[in-house]
Amino acid sequence: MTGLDDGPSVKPPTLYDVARVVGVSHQTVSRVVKGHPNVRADVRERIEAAIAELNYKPNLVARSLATSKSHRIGALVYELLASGPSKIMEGASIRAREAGYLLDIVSLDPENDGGIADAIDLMAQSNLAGLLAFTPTDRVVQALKHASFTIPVSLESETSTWNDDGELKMGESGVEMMINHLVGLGHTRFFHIAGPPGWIAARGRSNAYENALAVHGLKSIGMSAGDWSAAAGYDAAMRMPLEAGITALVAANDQIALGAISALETRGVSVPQDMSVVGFDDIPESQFFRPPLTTVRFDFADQGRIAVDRLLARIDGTTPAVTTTGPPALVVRSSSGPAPAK
Amino acid sequence: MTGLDDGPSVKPPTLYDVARVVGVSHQTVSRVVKGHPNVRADVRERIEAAIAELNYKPNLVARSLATSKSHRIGALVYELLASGPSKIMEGASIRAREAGYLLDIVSLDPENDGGIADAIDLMAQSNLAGLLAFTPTDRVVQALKHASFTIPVSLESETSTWNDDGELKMGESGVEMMINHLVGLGHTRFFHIAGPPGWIAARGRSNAYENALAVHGLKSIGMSAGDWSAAAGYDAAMRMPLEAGITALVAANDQIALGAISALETRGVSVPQDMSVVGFDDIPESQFFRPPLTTVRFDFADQGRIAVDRLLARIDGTTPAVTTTGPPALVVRSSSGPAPAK
DNA sequence: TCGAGCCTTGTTAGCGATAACCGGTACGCC
DNA sequence: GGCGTACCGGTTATCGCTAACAAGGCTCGA
Repeated sequence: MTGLDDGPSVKPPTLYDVARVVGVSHQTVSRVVKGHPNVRADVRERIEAAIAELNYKPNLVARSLATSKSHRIGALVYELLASGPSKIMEGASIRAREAGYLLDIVSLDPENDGGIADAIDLMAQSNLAGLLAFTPTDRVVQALKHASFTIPVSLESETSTWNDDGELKMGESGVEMMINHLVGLGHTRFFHIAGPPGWIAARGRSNAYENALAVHGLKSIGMSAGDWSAAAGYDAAMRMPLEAGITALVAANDQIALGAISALETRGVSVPQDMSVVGFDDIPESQFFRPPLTTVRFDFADQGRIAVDRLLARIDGTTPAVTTTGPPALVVRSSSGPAPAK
Repeated sequence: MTGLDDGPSVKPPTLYDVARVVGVSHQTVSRVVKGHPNVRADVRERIEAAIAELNYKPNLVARSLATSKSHRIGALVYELLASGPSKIMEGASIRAREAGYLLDIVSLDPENDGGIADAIDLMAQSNLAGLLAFTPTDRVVQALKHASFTIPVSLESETSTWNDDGELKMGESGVEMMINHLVGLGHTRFFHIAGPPGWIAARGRSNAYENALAVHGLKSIGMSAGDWSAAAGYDAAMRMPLEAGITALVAANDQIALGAISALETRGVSVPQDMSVVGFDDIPESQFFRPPLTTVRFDFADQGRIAVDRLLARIDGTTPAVTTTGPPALVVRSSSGPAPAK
């Protein structure tokens, strides 16, 4: 299983060990560790030397018990893979660590509903500093509501952040950009393949889609929903009514778009000549699809970072440094083109 | 940021609270909680009633301090996204939770080398029960070697598991299946686009590739390496010498294959007529590539689960229940075909 | 009937840190 | 020279739980 030796099992040094070596009380050592000002310089130096010498590291568990605070943030994750951007987790994890926190991730088992409550219980017992729920679905939100929590909880959606003040959701502006792009190409008949209805992010995108169309005085020809997968996109595009004269297909993410393009090919519809197909997220593969996919790029890693920042700020009762990510960017590739002449 | 109320901040009940209510000592309550046999039935019942009544949950931090054990497993993750199967994490996380453990994930920042050591330090301070390193690279292995650890460490590679006894690596047998498939189609001139050389999994696949060819008395025409991305695959395929008469392109994963197909298209090479292109992993999108990709499927979720099982077994000093995942499966789609006539 | 031995339960002492309190020392000031 | 006030650093209690030991009550066999 591993080629690494575990080495001899020596107990790591404690505050008391350091204190004994230096000849001071453990409390003084604690002060040095915590950076408390009122310690004479020479004492501090001797203690610091001893700490380095012994390679002393504070035991976070003990600290946590004493302070009733912890250095961990729970991250509830639901079918992370299916929704694409695990980049968001990466960003969150890195930022958390920079702040001295560890991210406890708990993947919810899609097949096991009871698991949600169990997972939340488990987290509750570890007095976490806070809880982050990524890619929330209604079920997760429900479960969280029923849990008796005394810690800050932060819901972060894949493409939008819930603000206390209901600030513009990032996902929405991305959808608008996309619709504007397509309308600019002369498209008027749109179809939408949505993400799972239970997902807040999916509903956000669907609503934004309809709103953006309405701005141009247009109405969606139709809409269908599946999960976030290419397979779902394929199925939806196979069942899509071709006779309706649809010229623009807006998929809720890039995977769905990929599946849809594949389905259209088998149905003899060529992209983008007969129909434009667009996605969202700009996963790294989209550029190499055939045809390369027009999509909207979001800075997911940054979102993860910010989510952590905000939570940390709530924990400390301060205000976060930066609270919005960069704007989404429309990435035009060749899966979208002018609307075909009637 | 959230619509959830944090609620009034009441301190959760402790062992002593339960004991006081029932009129027994805290130790007796502890026995009941731990399922210790020697407690009179009626006392046990009264305590259980009180526990339910007060909604008592043991404080895992305190337990951890008292026992110097924890219910957490650290998971070191390096550029998870880039290597594809985050499914492996999902499996691991779920299995861990089933066993009452939480997975602490620590994403290593690719841009920040020092981060590795920091991350390991942080984990060491939390007396974790064990450490899992997924998708290990040489740098991670190095860092782990230098760290003074007293806990079980388990290295798990993306497609192969390191066994103490050097058992057959799963990734290798998958590569063999693929080469056999291609040789069966009449291919004799192979090119390989490998993953990053620093990745153990990448080297494993490359070596397996050469070995499998050798079995048939064949030799690779050439090999190039990038990262795991479609972009790397594109670049490599653009630089690949077409005059060498290559008919089969073996990419280290599906993303690389996707990029390679795209590059071949721009170079006027059609897949699979002029050249067969294959990948590994069978990511959900591969089926919808154009052409659909021939690849090898691994059960990643299962690998994650098993990784946790093995680690848990080491922690307890027992032997794990199941130690091997199901065999990889060759998935033949239309990106591979008969070798073109000379 | 009595002691050996097992149950059952309580007592005490940590785990490794933090925090509140408190007694010295040194310094400045009148 | 005496006293107030910083500063410094030690003592002690505590976080919630577990483990080791102790002690009383019970059963049982001789």
